[in-house]
Amino acid sequence: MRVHNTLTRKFEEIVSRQDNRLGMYVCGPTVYDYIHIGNARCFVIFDVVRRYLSYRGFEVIYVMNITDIEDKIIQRAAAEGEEPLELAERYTQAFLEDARALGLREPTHLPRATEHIGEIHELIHRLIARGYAYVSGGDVWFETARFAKYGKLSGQRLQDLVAGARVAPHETKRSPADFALWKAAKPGEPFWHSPWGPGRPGWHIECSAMAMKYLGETVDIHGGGADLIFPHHENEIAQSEAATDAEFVRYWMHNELLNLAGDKMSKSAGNVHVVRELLQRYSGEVIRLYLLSAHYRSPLSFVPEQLDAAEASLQRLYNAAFHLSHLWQHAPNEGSYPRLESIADGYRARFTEAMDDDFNTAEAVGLLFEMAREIHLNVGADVPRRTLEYVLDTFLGLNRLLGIVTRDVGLPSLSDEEWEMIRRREQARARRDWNTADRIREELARRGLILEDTPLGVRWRRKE
RNA sequence: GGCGACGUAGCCAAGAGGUAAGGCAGGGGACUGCAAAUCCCUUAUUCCCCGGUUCGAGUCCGGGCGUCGCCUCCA
Repeated sequence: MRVHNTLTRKFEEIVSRQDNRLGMYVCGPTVYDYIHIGNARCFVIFDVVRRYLSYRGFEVIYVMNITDIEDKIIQRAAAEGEEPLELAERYTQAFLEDARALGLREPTHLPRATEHIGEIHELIHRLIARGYAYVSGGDVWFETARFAKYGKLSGQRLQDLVAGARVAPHETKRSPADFALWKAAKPGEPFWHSPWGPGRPGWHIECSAMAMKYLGETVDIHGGGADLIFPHHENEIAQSEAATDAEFVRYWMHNELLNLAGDKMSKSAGNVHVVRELLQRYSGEVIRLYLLSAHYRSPLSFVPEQLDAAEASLQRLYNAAFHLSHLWQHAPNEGSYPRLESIADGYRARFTEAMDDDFNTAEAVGLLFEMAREIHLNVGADVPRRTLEYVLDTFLGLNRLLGIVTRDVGLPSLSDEEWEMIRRREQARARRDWNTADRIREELARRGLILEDTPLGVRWRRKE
């Protein structure tokens, strides 16, 4: 398996350091608002990375942090007249709900910044002791000039940064490029006691502290949105490596951003594409399929109508699974069709090849559609059960690596009334009373039950 | 000014030296009592433009044009 490493800007083979284990850390949400579709892109992508690595035999320890103390939270809380930590808790819960609806598998650890103040203090201590950080007023700053490799991830040079003068100067900083490890609390702000006075952690330090707590000094894979490369990830490297001398991250993965086409995203205008709202209209699987139909390192322009396209195409995948599942009920018990099984094997091999190549979900998705076509084309009523199961298991297995087609694909159960209506329609059809038959079909359709007449008899599915 | 990404059919999007995947939408047909589902055909002589390298270039190189991200705690 090869992956594009932002650090080296090259493709590299993923190898575990020991026992097939991989430690993976992804920057989670800052919980000051509901997550939007762009956030979801990152989370869905790394959820798939994690699933796929497991499928390929790695034992993945997956850590995602929740930033529950941060300037934006404080600002937002002030604006809403709410306690910052309460607001953070509220949006943390909302995030967890959205995550479930999106089918994100739970991380191995989901640490919150506010629960790791002790680890953060310890890390800051070490940085001060080693001469990489200085106390100034109630603030503690990381001295970027002391870390020779500063800029290795983003390609930014310290001189350019300072010369560019877009970094905020601060009265207690030695250099504008220095960044906060610990920020003194202003009146009314939430704070924790510390040796340097009451305050709160800087934004970057929590990730270093928590990543190292759960994954050790070296993290195998660290992911996040491309917008975090600088300064966030650059600073994580500086803090962590200055503290330990060990390589902090072996493979850096960054997803390109999702751009909102047309109107600019503006929270005050209320036209942000919040996942929570999209979920009212589309299932989590639809959103996943949409997000995964582009490669993670390509920018993606969000066109809301594309979710309709994704919904229609997801239905195609389900229909292929329904087809197999329906045939199974009428299929011969004996025998097997090796040729069909090897077609399924072929798709698994090609799917794996695509995913092995830097997680090319776009190509993988394309293969699922091709496989669906072949299923309809080649799998008929004569195919024995064993083969049907093999093909269905393969097809569903691949889909589920992407977290789609996870719902039951058997015939949905029916109410007594629905049974009765279908029975009456069959009788009507038997006597060629098409008017009655069509009327019943339309009535059931209105209730969301779609009838389909096949050579093997009627089958039904529920419309979403 | 510095770092970086992208520009492929009406829309979305793979492909990265060997002759344009896939999905949606549109058109035509097959199957069906009619549908639905499904299948087949059809929609890019061509991949933003101009040069160059090559037997051969969306694919490599150079130069434009355009869009976007980061460089002020946004995934």
